[in-house]
Amino acid sequence: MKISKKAQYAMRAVLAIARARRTHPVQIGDLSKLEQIPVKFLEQILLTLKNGGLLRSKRGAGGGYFLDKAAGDIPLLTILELIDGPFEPLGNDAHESPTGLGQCFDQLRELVNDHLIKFSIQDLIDMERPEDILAFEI
Amino acid sequence: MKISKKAQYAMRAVLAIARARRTHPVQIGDLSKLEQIPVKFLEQILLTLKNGGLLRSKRGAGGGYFLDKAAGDIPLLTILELIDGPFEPLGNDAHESPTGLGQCFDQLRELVNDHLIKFSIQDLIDMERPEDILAFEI
DNA sequence: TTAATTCCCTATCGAATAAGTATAGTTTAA
DNA sequence: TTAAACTATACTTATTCGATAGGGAATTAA
Repeated sequence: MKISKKAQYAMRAVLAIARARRTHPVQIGDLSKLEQIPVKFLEQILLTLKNGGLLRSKRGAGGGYFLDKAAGDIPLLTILELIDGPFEPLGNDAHESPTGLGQCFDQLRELVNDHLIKFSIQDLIDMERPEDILAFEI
Repeated sequence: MKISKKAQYAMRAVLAIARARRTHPVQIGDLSKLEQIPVKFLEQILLTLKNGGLLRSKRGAGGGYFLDKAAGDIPLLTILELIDGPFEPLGNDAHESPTGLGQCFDQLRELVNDHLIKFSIQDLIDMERPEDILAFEI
């Protein structure tokens, strides 16, 4: 059981955009090179995040993507749910059945969601050590 | 992100075997009907659980499967790991990198494993209400 | 006003994985 | 010695994942 590559790309992309200075939008091409994500794949991802209300974009020369809200107001959970959908361990099957398994996995779902909502993009950036990060030079 | 059908079948199968009286082994055919699991698929699952040390079997007429240890000594986690492998949210990629994401998902992994190791098969059975369960009539 | 740049959107494809079937055994009890 | 039951592995099919393709629309700069 793992998180899709697409969602991992999405998290890394939002982190990179958040790290960039807010003065210039970040372009897909640059982001693709920086984070080693196939450019057309990244387009889909950013589009989804944009339509989900996390990012905004500017078209034409000098355009790009930037955050639509403060990095502190974007929990990891939001990104994951936009890309991969909600975390449903038993896949909506065992929801009406109040069996032991159902209860156990309901608790698990809460646990996981609580954890992932606690970490905002800003939190993750604050945890980074400068020497581990390849930042933009704009 | 969800648990495979195979693993869900496995958990239900072990629960059903644990519920059955210990005097008779439970046969694949009966289990298949009771839990609505394709019989040949169930065979694979039970075999894996057996080779993993959770079940034992008796061949020939009147044979079947039974637990190899007390239901209280079988955590859910063991079943899940035997069938689906370990829970690795970032899939072994981000393990050496001490980035924010890595830390966050390391914590998540611990959280999930801790939760799933707390629930034994016996615990789940104790949580069941008798009227929700289709038990064996052997 | 035209050309270049950049995002927008949907369709499609190939590979991997998941789910389920098939077939040919071996062991055991009656 | 026959039928019941598990053992083992190979195979097939369906779905999902990861990625690519290609044309369109908006914006800026020349």
